Amino acid sequence: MLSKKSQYAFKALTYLSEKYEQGPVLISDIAKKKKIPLKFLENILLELKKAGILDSKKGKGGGYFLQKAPDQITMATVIRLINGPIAMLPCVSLYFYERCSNCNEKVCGLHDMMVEVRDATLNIVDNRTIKDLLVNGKG
Amino acid sequence: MLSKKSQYAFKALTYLSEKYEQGPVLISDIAKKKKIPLKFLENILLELKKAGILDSKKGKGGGYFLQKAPDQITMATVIRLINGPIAMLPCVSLYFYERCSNCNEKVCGLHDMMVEVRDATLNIVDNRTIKDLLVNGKG
DNA sequence: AGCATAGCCCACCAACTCTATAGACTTATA
DNA sequence: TATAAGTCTATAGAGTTGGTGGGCTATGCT
Repeated sequence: MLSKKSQYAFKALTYLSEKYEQGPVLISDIAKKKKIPLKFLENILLELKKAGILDSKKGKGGGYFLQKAPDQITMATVIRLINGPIAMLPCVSLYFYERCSNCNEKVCGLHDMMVEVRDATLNIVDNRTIKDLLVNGKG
Repeated sequence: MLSKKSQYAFKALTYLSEKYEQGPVLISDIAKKKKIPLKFLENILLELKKAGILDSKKGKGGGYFLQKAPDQITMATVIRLINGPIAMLPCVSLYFYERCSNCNEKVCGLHDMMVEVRDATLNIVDNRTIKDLLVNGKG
């Protein structure tokens, strides 16, 4: 399941997409409009910034804004950053790989099945961007 | 991610599949062979029993055994039971549905995308059984 | 320079989940 | 009736999640 943090991240990104190239947006504005706890949102936005998805400006007239176009930010990137692995097992993860204890990947039926699930999921989230979250202007 | 509990469950079910229709298997036997903490395994097997997947016999000569054939137990069933929802959002779950707070499912891009992911995943785990975990006799 | 603005950073907390264990209880078989 | 083996309840430590508080730092305006 996606954490609440992830859902907040997507809401914020949706909002920022609507304001893309319209100047910085205040954290407090996002928090209010999307009903996200302000301080929690702060952490999320900062994380997105450090990952190069958002950028910010301090001081008066400052705020957060997208660093790339909405259709250049994949769902997979955001999920991995905020939520963690997409795969259902560490031994099957591309970005968070860890080998199995007590089990040989070469002859593990579960491993093979989870590779299938991973690929089916990636086929979607790698090919969708936060632009796709904008369904007739609402998020 | 699948919890450790889920992985243990699949290991145990794999082992019991290999012994299908060969009489009850001791918890301690499963625990030893599959390197699962015994008391933890106890809870897991009991849960599987209550869900109608396993059955057991007490007393001498007792143990656990599959209640249905390995190819009649879907992966989806076990995952839902031990791990929880398969969907990435409650508002998209078939068996653990909860409506979104602060968001209208009818016009939510994230919702629609997560439906896609859910269906892609279900397409696999609904059509695979624990029999498919038996790759040349190993689990 | 000085002040207000607004993001940055650090530390902390309560609640919950996950993993695991302990011990007493019940039932079945020989 | 002794013993084997599953059942049940409770608990505990570690880690994660969701959230808050307070001070620091950079920016822009006057």
